[in-house]
Amino acid sequence: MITGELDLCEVNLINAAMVRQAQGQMLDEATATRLADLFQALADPTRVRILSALWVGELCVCDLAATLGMSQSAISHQLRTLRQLGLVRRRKDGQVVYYSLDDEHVSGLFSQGLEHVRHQTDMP
Amino acid sequence: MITGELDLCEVNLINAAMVRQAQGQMLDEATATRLADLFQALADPTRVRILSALWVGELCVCDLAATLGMSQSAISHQLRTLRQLGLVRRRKDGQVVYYSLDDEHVSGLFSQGLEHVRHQTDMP
DNA sequence: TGAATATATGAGCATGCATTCATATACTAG
DNA sequence: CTAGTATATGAATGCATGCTCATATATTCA
Repeated sequence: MITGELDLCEVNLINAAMVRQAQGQMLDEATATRLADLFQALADPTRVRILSALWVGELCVCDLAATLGMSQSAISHQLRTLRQLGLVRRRKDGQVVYYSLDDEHVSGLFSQGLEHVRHQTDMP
Repeated sequence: MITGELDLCEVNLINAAMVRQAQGQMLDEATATRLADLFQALADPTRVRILSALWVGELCVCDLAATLGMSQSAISHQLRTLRQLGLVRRRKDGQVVYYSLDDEHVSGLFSQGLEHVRHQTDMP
């Protein structure tokens, strides 16, 4: 058992070689944060429902609000989040703003996540 | 322009047919919540780093703590979250508990998310 | 048995976030 | 220009969550 060489914590090491290997493999802080931010965008039921509603095609804000049964303001705030992460696209037509799915990766993430969720039989 | 038929909000509809279609396509509340919970598990830099560290193979709690440079308590709390969502597996050997990746969907989600993040050139 | 070590966990705290409310902006119609 | 409508957004609020600290549990070793 080897004493930790990190000054950040006083934890002991079980397998120093594995730790070094893991440190090399592990995502750096910045990349981990950006990846976490992406998943964070999908980590809310309202945003998930918005994205699944946009599957049928572009929808304007008020139709999205009606579809979800939520206020225009709440939907608009969430669309801002989705837009900032590049998951939805805007198209303005007069005073109506249409939103649609922007990223092809989203569909992959979405279906893969759904597959995971639907294969879970023991979830509460 | 048709007045909304939902009593939940007083929003007007632009395209009632699209709204009905979107309502049929949209994930139901329960499924959306479970999907959001899954993504929530990946929506934290610490958990992302833990999962990417476990890519090299199973690691015990204190080696994970050393790898991330964080306290044993913080890591243990996060591992609990990951375990409850079925993303990591436990193996106890004496007083040491080894964790490893549990779900094959995780790797898919992970790499797809990474691909998204790495193709973004305009992110801050 | 008793000391040491690895892990788990409850409480407390600080921060983040989803919604509401009020209001601002932008466009259209008259 | 004025009224009306669609959307955006800042402030406030209630709730969730990540970390620390202290401590409990479990296992090993002497």
